[in-house]
Amino acid sequence: MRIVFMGTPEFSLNILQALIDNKYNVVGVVTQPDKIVGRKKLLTSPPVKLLAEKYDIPIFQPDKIKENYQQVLLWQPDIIITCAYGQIIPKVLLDYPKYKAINVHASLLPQYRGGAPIHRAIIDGQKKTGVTIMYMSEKMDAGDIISQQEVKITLQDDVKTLSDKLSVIGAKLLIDTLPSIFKNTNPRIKQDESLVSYAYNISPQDEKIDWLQNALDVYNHIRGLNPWPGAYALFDGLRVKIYKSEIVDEHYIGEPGAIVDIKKDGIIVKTLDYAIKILMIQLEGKRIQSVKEIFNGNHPFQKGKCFK
RNA sequence: CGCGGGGUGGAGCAGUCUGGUGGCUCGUCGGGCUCAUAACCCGGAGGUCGUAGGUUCAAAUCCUACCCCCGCAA
Repeated sequence: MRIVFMGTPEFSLNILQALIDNKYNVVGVVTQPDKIVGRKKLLTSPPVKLLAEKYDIPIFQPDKIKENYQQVLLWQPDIIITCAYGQIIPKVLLDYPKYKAINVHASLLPQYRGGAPIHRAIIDGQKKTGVTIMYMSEKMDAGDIISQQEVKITLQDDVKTLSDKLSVIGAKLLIDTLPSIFKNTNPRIKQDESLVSYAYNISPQDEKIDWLQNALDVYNHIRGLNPWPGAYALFDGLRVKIYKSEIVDEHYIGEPGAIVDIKKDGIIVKTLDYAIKILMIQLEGKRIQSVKEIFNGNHPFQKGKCFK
């Protein structure tokens, strides 16, 4: 059985690793090109590439898979398995393999189709999400569902913890599901179009905190962007990133966004209804710090001042 | 050569402009107070001030080069 794997970020690592560990014959890996990242212009390889190199699996990194896909055909895959690859895959590739192309997606489809299902599920305050394995169609994340598993989202989960859970469960589900695919005994359930929702990629505007939301929504927003890319607010004209907070029970009076109290380990900020306590912050030019650390030195946060 | 901020005891910062015994908050260690304490009081330890050169009687501070961290942009 010749398998071609297509994936890019950390989330895909467990999936590829599981295939390798279970002795599947991964004949090639397709991943996004190395990217010039940051101020230093360092060429950075996607995590999946590094893992493939470790096992001497051939790697293919086209700029546009839509135009440049011949290599994949040369590998003569019996099945293509994708997971957060990051590009639309052309129909030729979806149709070529005997067992077609399947995808591991981090949501309970048809909900949260798209690029940021984990972030969006937390931001929206969902109590559960999951992973779905489905056949790929031309339309993004719209193919027939093969198998699915639910995962609870706790009130403490952030993108990191939920992502870790989902990738472990996703890997397991894939390994459990593959045999039925090769035997053609797997279910094939059409997605209910009336239930479709989308999880668009996070844009810079999405990262800004809206203090006119309730405390729970602000809290979800912060943890739904932690640890990456981080929620932010404006303070004294500075861009302040907020990574961790908790909801405060006490009732405070003040404008949404205003600092209504300073505690030893946190800044209490009013939202529309209740308040939140900010615990982890990053100031411009600084690293991420606990508010406790920030309070040891000079800092701009005073009661009465306002986040915008 | 994209723009900008920063590297000072274990942590967070002030001091740099206007060179002249390195300071604050926290932590840590010891002692005291207390029924008790993460609270309070007293005392101690801990720093080649990112690295390498240069200027000077004298450099954390001025000049030059390099390394590392971070925000924006991409």
